[in-house]
Amino acid sequence: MGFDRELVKGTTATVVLRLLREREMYGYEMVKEVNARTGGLFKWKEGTLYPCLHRLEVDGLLRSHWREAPNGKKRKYYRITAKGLAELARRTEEWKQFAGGVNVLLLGKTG
Amino acid sequence: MGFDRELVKGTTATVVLRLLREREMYGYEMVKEVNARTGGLFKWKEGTLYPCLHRLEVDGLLRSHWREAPNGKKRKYYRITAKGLAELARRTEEWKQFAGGVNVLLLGKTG
DNA sequence: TGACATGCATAGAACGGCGAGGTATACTAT
DNA sequence: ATAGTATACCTCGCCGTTCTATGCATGTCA
Repeated sequence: MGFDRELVKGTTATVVLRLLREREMYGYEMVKEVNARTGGLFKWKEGTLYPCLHRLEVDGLLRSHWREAPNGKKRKYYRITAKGLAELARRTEEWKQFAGGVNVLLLGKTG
Repeated sequence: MGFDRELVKGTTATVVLRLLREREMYGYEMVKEVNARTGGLFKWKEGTLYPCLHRLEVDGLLRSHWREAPNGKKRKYYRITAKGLAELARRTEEWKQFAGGVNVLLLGKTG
């Protein structure tokens, strides 16, 4: 990740949910997408993402289906569920509060 | 912690260093201080803090000394070292970048 | 006397990221 | 032909961190 591993924990699943709110995507695509959107700041690994996707699907926050790509590759597309959307909202709010708290403590920012 | 356990990881040590940049403190005091500064948002536990303090001391980022309090209790005060200050700067910068990245991904904020 | 706050500490469980490894296909350059 | 790179999926086991639970000792207050 480039960042301290521990810093990353807890945000990965939330980011996945957020990506899938925009459109359905497949795993490999998400890795590239996140790395691109952050200008290489985030460097997601497949060893992190795939288990994460499986957990989210087991929990009913995502649903997946296979589709063949023009290049002949099989892709597993993920779509967010209603439950996933609710969870995303909850986690996003939690992140805001948490980041706000850390900013107060580290940077002295009020709010 | 109140928050998702995983979200907290990686920030505890940094916050400790930041607190000790202001003045020397003892463990129990830090717990109360953090909980107070965040208005109860953060709920540090002793089982989290003490091992953290020990690690930081082993790593040479903190130094400790015992002192007796007016109430008769023995307190272990911690002071940040020069190495600790450097590490604090590094970690603070890392937090800013990381939080910025997450904000871009989750909230679409540019920067 | 019993509860609660102060103040230190540790052991074990739980959990997520990641390095390393594996499978398979397709395209490109030598 | 063949080696390399990109695409695309996956799993295993290590590691570090937090939390729960527990323990000790003291002082205060109802």
